[in-house]
This record gives sequence, structure tokens and C-alpha cells, in this order.
Amino acid sequence: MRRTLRARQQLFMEGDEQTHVYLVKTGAVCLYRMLRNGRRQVVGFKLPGDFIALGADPHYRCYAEAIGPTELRSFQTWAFHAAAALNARFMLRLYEAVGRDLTRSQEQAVSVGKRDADGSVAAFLLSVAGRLLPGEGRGTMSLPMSRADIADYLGLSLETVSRVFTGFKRLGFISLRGRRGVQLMDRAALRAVADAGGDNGAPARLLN
Amino acid sequence: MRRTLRARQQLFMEGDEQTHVYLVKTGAVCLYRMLRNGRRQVVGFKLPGDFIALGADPHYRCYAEAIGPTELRSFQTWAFHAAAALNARFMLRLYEAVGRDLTRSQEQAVSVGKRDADGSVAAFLLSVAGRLLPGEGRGTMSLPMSRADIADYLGLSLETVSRVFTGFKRLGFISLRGRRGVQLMDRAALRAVADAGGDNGAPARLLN
DNA sequence: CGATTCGTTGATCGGGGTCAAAAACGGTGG
DNA sequence: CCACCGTTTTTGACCCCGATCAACGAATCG
Repeated sequence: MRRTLRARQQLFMEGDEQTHVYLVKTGAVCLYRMLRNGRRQVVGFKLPGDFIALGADPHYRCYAEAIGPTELRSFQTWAFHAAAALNARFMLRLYEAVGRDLTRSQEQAVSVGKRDADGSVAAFLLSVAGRLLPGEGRGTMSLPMSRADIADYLGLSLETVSRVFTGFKRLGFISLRGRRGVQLMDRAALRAVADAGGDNGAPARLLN
Repeated sequence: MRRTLRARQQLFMEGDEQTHVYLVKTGAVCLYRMLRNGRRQVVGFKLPGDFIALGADPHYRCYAEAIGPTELRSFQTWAFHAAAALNARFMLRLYEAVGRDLTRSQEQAVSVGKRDADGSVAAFLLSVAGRLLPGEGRGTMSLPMSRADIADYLGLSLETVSRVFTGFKRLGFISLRGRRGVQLMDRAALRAVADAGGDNGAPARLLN
């Protein structure tokens, strides 16, 4: 089934019975958990080509809401699982997809736990670029998510994210166009900042 | 195959070709990633009954090392996948297991990103107790992992973890016996501390 | 065009990191 | 059982990164 969402429209809530699996066609979806004190931890961004709500849990484990206008393809969970059980190749695809989600989540844990603000944002930009842009050179992308979304994903405040963005711009690592446009000018420098992770003046070029 | 590890013995390293999947029989295994400045982020603890290295990635995405003396059962990855391709039921089990790992990793991100030090440690103690102890009342457990392991899992310094432990002891929330023994004296208080800066009151399952 | 949301910049402050050292633990061997 | 020693944990003092509070600027939209 097709499904179209407006900006900030909710797809499902944490604790809801899992009825559907979704595939993002265009736009972007933000997965998050709400905290008792009103705070929010973003646990993932879903971009075109990504599946939402994989895993065989009977309940959704987070909230899902469209960041901007978004088109989805939805599948009934039971039918999805039935198809997977009949097609080993398809099942393997799903297995791989969840594995990628897990790897990305662990990478997020590294950013939140062990990198400083600069390192977190640098790693984030590279990660998103890897998903939104084809090549490895300079490329301009339109970040679907706001500064606040990025901050809630990285465990930072939106002010800090903004400061790091302008800092990178001053250093010539990126260039900003309008509200959401970002061009990576120097991936190697970003890579170095991400790898340094927090030690000012660390080598960061020993490997690779 | 059977495999026995001594304390701190490495099972595999990040980037190694994935040759085996493991099942923990006794002991405990610590999964972590390293930054190039020597900082370490623990991404999960594997206890008896847990699988290690699920997901169809051709390379291991983290380091794995025994925390103490540990017994494992190992399977060749290719055989594992072959068996999965032939047995939809088995494949589903793996799919579910990876999904659980993903959920736990996301919950770890929530804890690391949105709780203060007290809340993180409180949630950690409760989640460990949920896995190591049967009941819900007071119970004494022996933490397999060191303060440093806990710190690297929660994105804190080992000194801070130690200070929080001492603080909880002073408040009568826990009592400490020897180096690794912990008795939960007041789960409700710990839960309150965890919820104060924590998530939606959902049962915390931080351990991988 | 206001109006409104989002992003940037500035000033201040505190939680927790860091460095340092003492203390407690747990083996080991006498 | 006790003395010794390496390791882990605890405690203390200091300080910095990033959160917070607060304006201000700048896109988007009706």
C-alpha cells in the first residue's frame, strides 16, 4: 500500500502493536523515544530505501514521525513475514538490513559516549553523506533533519550542533547553503576529526 | 566446536573476516569498539545463552574479549548461514535475535544520551539485576564486569561510576560486598533515580 | 509582507572528566 | 595465618566542555 505523510505526521508510537512494515520511498522519517521529562532521544533516521520496523517484535519500540513530506510503501507485518518465510533470499536481505541498523546504532553509541561534539558531528555528516550521496568526492546534500533532530540523535544541544557546523564552515570542511544544504568540502579532515574523537592534537593518521 | 577463554583473552577483532558465530555457555564476553585515540566504547555484554556476531556482515564490527574465564560454543559462519537458508524457522530465530540486539543497542543510546551519571548507573544496575537475578526483591549478584567496563559502556569515567556506587551505598540503595558483589537494597529508589533522567518507565533492558 | 519557525551567536555555569594518590582487595608464597 | 605485591577501587582537587539561558538574525509560509 502507498502512504503519504505530511511534515511531522506521526507514523506510529512506542508500544503500539506492530501491524505494518514500511519502506521509505521519498522524504525521511525520524525514530525516537520520548523521555519522562519531555526530552527525546532520536535512535535513527530512515531515508529512501530504508525499511522501518524490521525485527520480529510484536510492538513498536519507538515513535516514528515524518521529518518532511514523505512517501512510504507499507506492508502488513504478517504478510511480510509470510513472504520472508517462503523466500530465503528475501529473508536474508531483511537479516542483513537489521544487521546494518545494529551496526549503525553501535556507531551512534560510540559518538554519544566517546566522541566530543566536533567528532560526533563530523562522524554524523560522513555517515549521512554515505547514505545520501553516491560518490566519495565533494557533494552537496540537503539534510532532511533539523539541528534539533541532529542534537537529539547525538546527545548534544542544538546550540552546540549549530556551533560545530559554523566551526567546520570556518575551517573550510563544509559549506552551508540555506537552511539545510550542506556540501562536504574536505572529507579527509572530517574523517580525522571524527577519528580523533576528543583528544586535541591526537595523531589520527596512524591507520588507514 | 567448544572453545575456552581465559580472562581478557581476545575472541576476535574489529575488521577481522567473520569466520565464526559464538554462543556463550559460561562466563561473560565484552563487545567494544576502539577509537584511534585509545578510547573504548563498550557496545554490549554477552552472557550465557547469548549469541555473538549475528548479522550477515562479512567482517566483525567490534572487538570481543572474555571478561573472565569463559566457555563458548563456536559455529562456522558459512555453516550457520547454510543451515539458516534451509530452515526458515531457524532463520527467523536469528532474525529475532538480531532485532533484540538492535533494540538493546537503541536503549543503550537512550541511556547514554539522555540520562545523567546517577540515572545511567541506576538503570544499568536494574538491567543487570534483571538478567542475573531471578526475582524482584533484594538480591546479591556478582557483576562480571569491572568499573572500567561499566564506565565504557555508559559513556562515563570509571571514577564517576565509582562515585555513584558509593553515593548509592550511602543512600542505602545498594550494598557492596567485596570487589564485584552488589546487593540491591531499594529497587524502587533506583528506579526513581533512573526514571528522573530516564526513559518512559519502560523496563530497561540495557544489556546485550 | 508580517508572522513564525528555525538557526546562529553570546554569556554563564555546573556535571563530570582528568590527574593524582591513597586504600582496599585478592592472590601468592613463606 | 600473615606479609607482600600487583591490580582495582575509592577518594580528593581542579578544571574544561558543553548545557543552559537569552537575544538576535534569517529562512520559509500564509
